[in-house]
Amino acid sequence: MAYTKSMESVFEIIAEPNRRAILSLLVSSQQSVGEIERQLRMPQPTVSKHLRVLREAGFVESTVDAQRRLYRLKPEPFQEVNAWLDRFRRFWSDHVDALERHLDRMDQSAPAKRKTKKRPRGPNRGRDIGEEK
Amino acid sequence: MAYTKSMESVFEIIAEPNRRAILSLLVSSQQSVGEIERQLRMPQPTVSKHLRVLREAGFVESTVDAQRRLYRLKPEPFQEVNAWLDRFRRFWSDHVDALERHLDRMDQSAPAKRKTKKRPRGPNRGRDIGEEK
DNA sequence: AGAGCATATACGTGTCAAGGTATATTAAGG
DNA sequence: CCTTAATATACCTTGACACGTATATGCTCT
Repeated sequence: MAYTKSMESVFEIIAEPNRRAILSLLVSSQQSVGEIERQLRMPQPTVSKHLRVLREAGFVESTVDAQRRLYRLKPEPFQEVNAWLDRFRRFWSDHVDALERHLDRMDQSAPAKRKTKKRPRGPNRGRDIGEEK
Repeated sequence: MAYTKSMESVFEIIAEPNRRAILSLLVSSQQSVGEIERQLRMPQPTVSKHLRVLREAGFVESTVDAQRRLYRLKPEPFQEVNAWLDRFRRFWSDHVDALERHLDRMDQSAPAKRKTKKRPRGPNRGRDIGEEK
């Protein structure tokens, strides 16, 4: 029981270069397996297997057209990636100034002469560890 | 001239749940290896090895503080992910509300007959957006 | 110099996913 | 029906990589 734990994260899905290539292809319009196969010059079983993974992860969906399957993108997983990315967004969209980052770096390389002696229980001021949501 | 190391794609880097957990930790502030180790309850060599991967991929950088290394985020790889995501953005800019349903549905979607994996268990439901481990 | 802590690395192991090849399914047409 | 086209799946092999354990390196203080 409890067989399928197999909810792979969206990140594992897009980690595969061939899958990203397929997704990029589908941006322009929906494509059949054979069209993907030809454009990416990749063996048909490979295409089918990747499409299966993408479909099960919700990245694509397919409709039947005679003997063909037409695959097209679905938006949700991309939103999920975007949601994850949002938490890091302040690192470049807020202060895009590489200058400030640079200054921050010098700030602690210069006056850092701290000993290991006494360390007030965590140098992370103002941190709250969003733990165990 | 082995200038560029085995430049793995940023996607392979963030495919690893523990690495995403580390990145999430570093959002709040820079952390030492030991602090990461304790907060994530993960063995020290594991933390160090993941940090090495993250550093070589440009996700983090470190400064020396006595015997400790303080790690902090770097923005570039996140921008790279964001740039990739941009190409798909038009697909979900419309369906902003579909994300919630998607995430809620991910619990029971049992799409594959893969073998047993030991991913997130218990209370955290399917999504790992918030935390892991 | 030595002890002790903090971090990095080396090594062996198991797991899992991706690729290749072959075959199965399904639909269309003669 | 039988054949052919289009796609899916099964089986096997291989390689990468994440983990655990053990050890090495490095820093600080006494």
